[in-house]
Amino acid sequence: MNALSSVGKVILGAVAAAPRSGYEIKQLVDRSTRFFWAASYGQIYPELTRLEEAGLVEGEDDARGGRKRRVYRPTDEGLQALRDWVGSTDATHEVRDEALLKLFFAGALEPGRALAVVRNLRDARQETLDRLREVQAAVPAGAPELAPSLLCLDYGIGVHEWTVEWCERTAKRLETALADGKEAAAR
Amino acid sequence: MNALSSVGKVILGAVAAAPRSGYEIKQLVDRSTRFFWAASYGQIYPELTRLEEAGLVEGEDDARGGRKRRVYRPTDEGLQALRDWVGSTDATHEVRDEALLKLFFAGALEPGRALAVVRNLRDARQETLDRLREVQAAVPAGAPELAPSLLCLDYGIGVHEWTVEWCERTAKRLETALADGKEAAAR
DNA sequence: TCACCCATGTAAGGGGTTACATGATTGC
DNA sequence: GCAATCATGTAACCCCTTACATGGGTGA
Repeated sequence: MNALSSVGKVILGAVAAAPRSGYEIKQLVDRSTRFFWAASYGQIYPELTRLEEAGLVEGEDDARGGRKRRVYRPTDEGLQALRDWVGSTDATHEVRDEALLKLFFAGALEPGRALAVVRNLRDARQETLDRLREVQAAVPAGAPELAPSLLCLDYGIGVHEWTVEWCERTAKRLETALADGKEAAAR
Repeated sequence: MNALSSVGKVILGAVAAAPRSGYEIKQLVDRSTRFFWAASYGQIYPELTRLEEAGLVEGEDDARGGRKRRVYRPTDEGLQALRDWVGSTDATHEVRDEALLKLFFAGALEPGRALAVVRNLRDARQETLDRLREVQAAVPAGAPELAPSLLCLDYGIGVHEWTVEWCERTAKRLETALADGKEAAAR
């Protein structure tokens, strides 16, 4: 039994929630999971073929208004693989945050550099936060409050809010230190 | 002028702070930046060669107690490239968080699944938090409070604390809903 | 008619991890 | 003598993004 690939996980989860075409999986990813799990066409289409060969999903031609398309749904084996994966305790967590790396090395440069980096970070996270709030505003009123996908959104909004506030606190500390002539402290 | 590669950034930053060998750069990464910017030997050594060919760093043989090693320091051009990069406004931010992906799809499975995923997430983040606190405890007392690298540590600790608390709040909400027989709400 | 969206794919190339290979030195 | 650490590198392999290619449908 081969382990699910990175893309395989998001594909299986997506088609288990509802039968979907590759195109629709990509849309779901871009609207929802992209903030913590991205996927591109270059991964999705080949992986759908592999998953079908492995017997975890099955595709069906389902033209929509003359436009031909192929939707996939999980097999019983695929559903079991999905349950096994969700039930497993290990889960990767990788972050690549260039702004933090810049901040880390800002000490080797002039004072004041760190401040600019923190302000940039704030602006970037605020933009993402705005986009997440738009997603939240589009959630239908009747949706169950504790639906897991809404919990993910709640988490995303919360962590971005926290980050923006941290940037503002930190920027103020750096401003004060610079104004007090404690440039050395900000190196 | 070619843009710095992903590894190139952390290498230049590391050798600008102090002359270092590839081995020492890897140590720095593993102790400090790995939480937001990882790098492996398979990237570091080839990239050091490329950076030297590009004239951004220069290496010098510097055996340490009979053990031969080669330390690198930035050239003037390398320092300029580092400053340009730190001063640029764009910065990638990519996250791959498997626990969140599991949570996102937990709705398609039995109720109670989401709760287990949230508890796992809490435990994983708590472990990272513990490790970050160890790093913090090892910081010498006289270090300037606003040193940029310490700000990164402060950020890491804060964001992990926030996440652990979010998991605990969310787990409680899910527990209550399950106890009240509102299983449907937790799907 | 034209722009935009639906829909499926491939190719090239960069990014990154893991495992392997090698060998010297230090401390117990 | 042995284990751990210092030290440098390579090869295989997966992951992932970007760009390209193709073609049909829908609505203004």
